[in-house]
Amino acid sequence: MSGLLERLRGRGWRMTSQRRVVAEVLDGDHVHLTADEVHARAAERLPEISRATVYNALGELVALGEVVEVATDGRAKRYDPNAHRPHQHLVCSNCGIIRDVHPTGDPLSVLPAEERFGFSVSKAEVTYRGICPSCT
Amino acid sequence: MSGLLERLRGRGWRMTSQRRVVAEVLDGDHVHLTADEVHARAAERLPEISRATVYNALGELVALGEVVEVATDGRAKRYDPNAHRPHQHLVCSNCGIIRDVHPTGDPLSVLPAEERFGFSVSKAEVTYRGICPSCT
DNA sequence: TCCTACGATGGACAGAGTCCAAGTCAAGAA
DNA sequence: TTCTTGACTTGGACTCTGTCCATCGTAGGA
Repeated sequence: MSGLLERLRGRGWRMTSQRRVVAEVLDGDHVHLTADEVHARAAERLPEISRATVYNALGELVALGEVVEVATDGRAKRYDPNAHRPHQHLVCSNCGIIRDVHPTGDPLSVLPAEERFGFSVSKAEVTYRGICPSCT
Repeated sequence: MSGLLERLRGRGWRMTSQRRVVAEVLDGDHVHLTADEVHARAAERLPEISRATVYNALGELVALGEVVEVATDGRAKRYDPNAHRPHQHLVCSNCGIIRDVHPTGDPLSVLPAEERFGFSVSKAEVTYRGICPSCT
């Protein structure tokens, strides 16, 4: 339980029943749901909730920095509520399961200045790929 | 000029006018086109070429390992013909331009065994994000 | 030159996400 | 507590990206 609801309320996020349900679905670590999965889970508690509302709420949570968008394949984006602790993702090439992982060191530090081409580089997203134990 | 056409012919890839044009569009480094952009450029030389044919050809080039799929945003995949030399990507968060970059060291080596959760990890894809000189 | 299996075509379809006009409601004001 | 209003929600249409399939065409070997 990470107190997402409390944080959002504290930041003045207007609370509606729809937004509350979306935030509750996402609350907790190690969750990587697609927008449609969030919508399905939200609809279990609030059957009339619309897809557009879920997309709106997710977009705002991302803008607030409370949730991170993860695009590990060319398909649907996934939403990761573990935004407070920096981490990367390990994805099974077979079944698609995602684990949060913590590499040592800062991935930004291995990109030399002459390889930055004048960009002001602010972050590095790493996706590790392999086969998970269940798929071996 | 990277000799993509010759390599493909040498590997027994059945050559048609459509496939030739797709390969020619992709030939050369530092190109990161979407399927639609490939289709548009191919259509300049071969107006009747269909989208399905472009998708088929791109899919086969990826399967042959001659082209790499790059998904830097949630939008269209991009196709990178620079598949021979390992590299990562630096993306402008504003305009979306992509540069190939070469970090030092192997990104796989910074993922400790206890962070692999029993996966057999085979590769790491790194996307650096920042603002390019033109957008500063 | 002829055959034929492989490739191309284009239109229908599907999945993910966005947009918009109209209706609803959270939360501050009185 | 009730009122007010701007922010939020709805659902359906729409866009974009990509896939599928039946039919037609052709590269390249015999």
